[in-house]
Amino acid sequence: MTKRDELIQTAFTLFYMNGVHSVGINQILAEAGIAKKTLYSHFASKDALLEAVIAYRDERFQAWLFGLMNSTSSPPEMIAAMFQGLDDWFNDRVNTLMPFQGCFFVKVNGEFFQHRVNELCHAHKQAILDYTQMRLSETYSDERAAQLANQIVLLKEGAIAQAYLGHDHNAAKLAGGMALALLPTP
Amino acid sequence: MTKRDELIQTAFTLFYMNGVHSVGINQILAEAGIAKKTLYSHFASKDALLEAVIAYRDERFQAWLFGLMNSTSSPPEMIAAMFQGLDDWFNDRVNTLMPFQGCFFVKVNGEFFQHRVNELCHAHKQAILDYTQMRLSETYSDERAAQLANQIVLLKEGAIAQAYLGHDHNAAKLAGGMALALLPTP
DNA sequence: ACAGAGGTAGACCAATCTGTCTACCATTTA
DNA sequence: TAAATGGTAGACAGATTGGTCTACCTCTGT
Repeated sequence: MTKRDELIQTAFTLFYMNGVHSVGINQILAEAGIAKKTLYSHFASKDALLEAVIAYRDERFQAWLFGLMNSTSSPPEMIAAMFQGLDDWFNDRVNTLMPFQGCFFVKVNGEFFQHRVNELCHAHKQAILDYTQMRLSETYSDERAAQLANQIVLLKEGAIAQAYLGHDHNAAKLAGGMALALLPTP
Repeated sequence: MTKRDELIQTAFTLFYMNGVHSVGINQILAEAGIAKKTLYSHFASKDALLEAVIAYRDERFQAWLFGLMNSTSSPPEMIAAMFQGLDDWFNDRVNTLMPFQGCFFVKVNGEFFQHRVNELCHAHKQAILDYTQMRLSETYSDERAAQLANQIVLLKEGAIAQAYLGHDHNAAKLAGGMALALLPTP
């Protein structure tokens, strides 16, 4: 793994736990065991590092979630896979994601205002909505798929929020049950 | 309004928009037009000010939400009032709350780790869950009321998240529809 | 053999942060 | 009238921040 990747991973872990503004460059460097000059040869600024961290997490999270959803062939299966995945994530049974600390993008987004990272965080959420809707439109009309996707994504966000700040580690199961109930009875 | 309250209000507005760590004491003082010594005669530290801000927002938010829910006499009415209130909030039709910028407690909570403010933010969410469950247990069994309350609160959190980071200003209507569908058909 | 790339360690700079302090002012109360 | 209270303005201290820079080291490719 390159120094660049080590920096991104270390920065992600620290940002995810403590927030972006609470974590200094020097702390990241000390934790990663990397020199300051190396960081600034790879990234122009802390902001640039943060953008790379966001892109890294976005890629990892999408690969994980879409991987689960992709290997299903009907809406009920897909929804079950999605919320089963969330349940695994909340209860730290997913190796590729870090120990659950809520949604990274929600956290980061909350620390900035009218800033480029707000757009990046929104884009992550939009990508998940778009993928879900695309998959549902294989079965339902565009209009129906759009409504269902919005409902499912809303339940997913609610589950993450309740699992984190609500300390409810069954939130994914609860949300998954509601999501399945949205589908027409077969 | 006392200087103490002015400080709390100004600090809240800035924290809510920009995050806690991005906003300095001097910025709050300049915005409020208050001297630094006055701040430190009322609060021991920035952390103490933040705790007062959290308590202030908690009180305001509960007064608003429980006010809406309290003047209803059946679960369907109560849920309708709750999500109608959220819809008003998301679309800036509530004077007593500030212009919608997501959930203050979710934002603040994300900036700290193993800190007292995490407990305070959780307590706010717990209070809303408890009130909802208490009201539902007037109609349903304790077990049923507990499950329903968890579902409703999850929908509420999902709606807030989708309204803010998802840019979906209809999230409250969508969530409200799902919440009403949870109740047994009359 | 040697040039160049990529790394380390850390001194350093300017800015900013929280928090303390002095000096002074205005109002209220005994 | 005198004391106490609560305020303003802002200098100041000490720590910390993001970012630059020098000096040196260690590979690798030609």
